[in-house]
Order: sequence, then structure tokens, then C-alpha cells
Amino acid sequence: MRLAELSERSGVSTATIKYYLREGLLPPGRQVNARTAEYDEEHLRRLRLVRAMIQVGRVPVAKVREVLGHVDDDSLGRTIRLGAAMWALPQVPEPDEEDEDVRDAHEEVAALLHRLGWENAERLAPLSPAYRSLVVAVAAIRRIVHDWGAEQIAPYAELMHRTAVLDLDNMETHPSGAERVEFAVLGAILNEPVLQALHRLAQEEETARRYGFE
Amino acid sequence: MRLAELSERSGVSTATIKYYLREGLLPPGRQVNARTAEYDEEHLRRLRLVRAMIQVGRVPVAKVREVLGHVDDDSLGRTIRLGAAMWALPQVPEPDEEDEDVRDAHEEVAALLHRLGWENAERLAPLSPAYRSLVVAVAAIRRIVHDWGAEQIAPYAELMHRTAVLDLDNMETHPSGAERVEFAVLGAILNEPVLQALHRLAQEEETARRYGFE
DNA sequence: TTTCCTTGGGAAGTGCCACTATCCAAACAT
DNA sequence: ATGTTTGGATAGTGGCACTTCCCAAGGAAA
Repeated sequence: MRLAELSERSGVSTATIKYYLREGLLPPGRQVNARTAEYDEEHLRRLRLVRAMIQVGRVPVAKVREVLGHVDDDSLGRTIRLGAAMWALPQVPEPDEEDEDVRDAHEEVAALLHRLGWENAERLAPLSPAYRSLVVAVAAIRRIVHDWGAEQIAPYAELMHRTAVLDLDNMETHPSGAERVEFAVLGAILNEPVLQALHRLAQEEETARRYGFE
Repeated sequence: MRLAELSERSGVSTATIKYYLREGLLPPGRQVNARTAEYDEEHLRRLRLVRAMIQVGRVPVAKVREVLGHVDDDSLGRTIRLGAAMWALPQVPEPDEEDEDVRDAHEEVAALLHRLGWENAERLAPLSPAYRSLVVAVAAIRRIVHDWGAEQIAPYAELMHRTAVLDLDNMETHPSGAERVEFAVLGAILNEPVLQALHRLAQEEETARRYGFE
């Protein structure tokens, strides 16, 4: 498969594919001669994954490179590889520990994890980007709605835990092997837009049930 | 309150506040004289809301202006105003109806809504940005994981519906009045980062429970 | 063989976006 | 009188995801 065909089958312009090659998101094709390169089905798969991450998952190009680097790192065990890939994802500004709201949010979230019995998450907290994201988001809300706290979050946490159980069950039904980490990353990244869209649809449904269309 | 004080109390630079004023995200202050303007607590609230939307919610400036335009539109009923604000949010590329995967995804999602009994969502579907987002995301996943469909999504939809019920319950416990639409928008926008962070934390917790830290 | 078209690679340019820096003149503080 | 602060306007910055342009090598057609 030449560049042109790769482009046609994926719907991505040749210029963009060349850009991805330069950025290291796609491995180079097999060099046939000085001016020709061959690509295969694996390149097509990878390209579709990259596109999905960028367009649907809104992951910046630099992050995609980082995530794929972990996915391809054979020196790591599967779980760790997936964890590394997931931790490379978030794009959160560091919480400003000077800020009082941030410190409050910190305590509140830590207490919440404890109350929920999420011991592993508690242990990972100091390192976890997800934990930091949560602190930032909670601080931002409390800055505007002062009487907002763990009581409001806890039921959501319960639901999200069930969601995570579904995620992992899903993953386990899938064939293991080379594709599995890739599938897991895909699931992790593309599940989120699906969940978000479902959430908004559900809000529309529930709002209409309660208040009609007016 | 002068610009400088507004800046200090919000932690936003004067240059940025001036930018927001120019962009119409903040109403102009009360003009004291040719070279002085007064701002009040309402400006501070609004500024914090804008910041939260932009920084935590990642809403682009143009969208923030649009959303706030709906929030401030007194000619509309509350439910409609909220709906308009919510619908102004998403940033989804139009699904390409030429694409076969997109058409498949379309059918699949429509069938899913029907099966779930989300009649209102079904009726709103042709117009709803959330519906379009869902179609785009499902199409992107199916392009890579071919045996993926409604059976996988349905349980998530169920959980997201419960989340939406929580959202609206929460909103109803809140005082009505001028603040309520603002609170609803805030909830809608800032809940999503919270949910996302909780989801990722829950994944970490559940992964560690099943597989340990290796 | 000559002509023409296609190909892959690299450098530079584009458009958008969220700020940020610089000016300016009025107003206030000392 | 002097220096600082203020709000408003204009232009500039840096990052990002491409896109355009150019070139020389290959291959196909005449």
C-alpha cells in the first residue's frame, strides 16, 4: 500500500499522514527505494487509532505520541503499560497549592476516597493525574457554589465505579494479545466521549420528562 | 470595585479581564467618569463562572459568549433557556453522512434510544448536538473495533440516566431565582470534568483491585 | 530517449485561539 | 507640579494542527 492508498482508505489527506509520520505518530513505511515506501494493514489500524484519539478524544498530538510510546513499550507489563498510557493523557493545569479553595478541595476529596473505601485510589492519589483533575474541578465549583461538597459527589462516585467495572468487564471479554493494550487505550479514550454524549442525552430525556418541552 | 481589585480578588490578570470585556463575556462596569469604571460582586461571580467554563470546562471563548447570551435572555422560560445554553456547548464536527460507518452508527444509536424508552431524546434526536456527538463517537469506535455495538452501550446509558437524575435532583434542591439558571449551566458544565475525573479514578481503583500493582 | 505525471520528503506558511504587551490620554494622589 | 494609576484601543505572541510549496527521483506513455 502506498501513501496515496493509505490516505484513501483512511480518509486522511496525504499531507496530514506525512505530518503524522514526521511527528512519530506512525512508524515509517518499508522503504522500497529512495522514492517509494510501502505501508500495511497495521499502519492503517494505527492511523485510524490516531485519528480517533485526536478528533473524537481531543487528545493533542504530543500526548498521542507519548501514549503510543507507552503502548509500544514491550519492556513493561500489560497493566503497567496501560496505566502509563492512561496517566499520560490528562491535560490539567497543576493545582495551585497556595490557593485556599484548592487546599479545601484536596481535603474534601481525600476524605471522600477514604469514605468510599477506594483504598488503591487513595494510595495512588499523590501521583494520579485523575486525582489532581478532580481537585481542580472541585475547587473551581466551590469557588462559585460555596455549599457544595462531598455529599453531592459521593453518589456520582458510586455510579462511576460501576461504569469502571463495566469498562474492565468489557476489556476482559476481549481477546488478549498484541491488540489488547491498544484496545484498552482505545476504550479508555473513546469511552469518555460516548459517556459524555450519553450523559447529555440522558439529561435532555430527564429534563423533558420532568418539565416537558414548554 | 475597580478593575485592579476585580483582578486581585479573582486571580485573573487585568489584561485578561479587559479581553473578556471586549469579547462581551463580562458586562461593562458602571462608568463613573471618562476614565474610571466600577465593578460589583455580580461581576466577580460572572468572572469566576467564565474562568471555570474556560479553564475547567475547556469551553472556547466564543461558546462562552453564546451560552451566557442564552443565560441572560429573559425572554425565554427557564427550561428553554437552560436547553439553549446546553445546546450551544458541544463542539462536534458534523457527522459525514456519506460515510458508511456513520450511517450504521446512526441506526444503531436510534435503535438504542428506542429500546431504552428514551422517547423524548428520540424526538429531539435530529436536532440534538449530544445525539450527533454520540453518533460520531460510536462511528469512530466501530471503525476500529468492528464487533462493538448497542449491547456494549446500553448498560452505560442506564448508568448515565441515573447520573442525569442526580443532576436534576441536585438542581431542584437549589434556590430558584436569578441564580438558578446560572447554577444549572455551571452544574452542567463543571459536572462533566468531575465525572470524568471520578471515572478515571474509579478505573484506577478497579484495575488495582483486579490486577494489583504488578 | 524524451516528456510528463506521480511520489515521498522537508521547510515554510496558514488560520485559529487565548491571551499579552504597548500606547495613550485622563484622572487622582501627593 | 509631578508621578502613578486607570480604562480603552491596537497590535503582537506562542501554541497547535494542519497545508502548501518545492524539489528531485521513479515510472509510464509517446
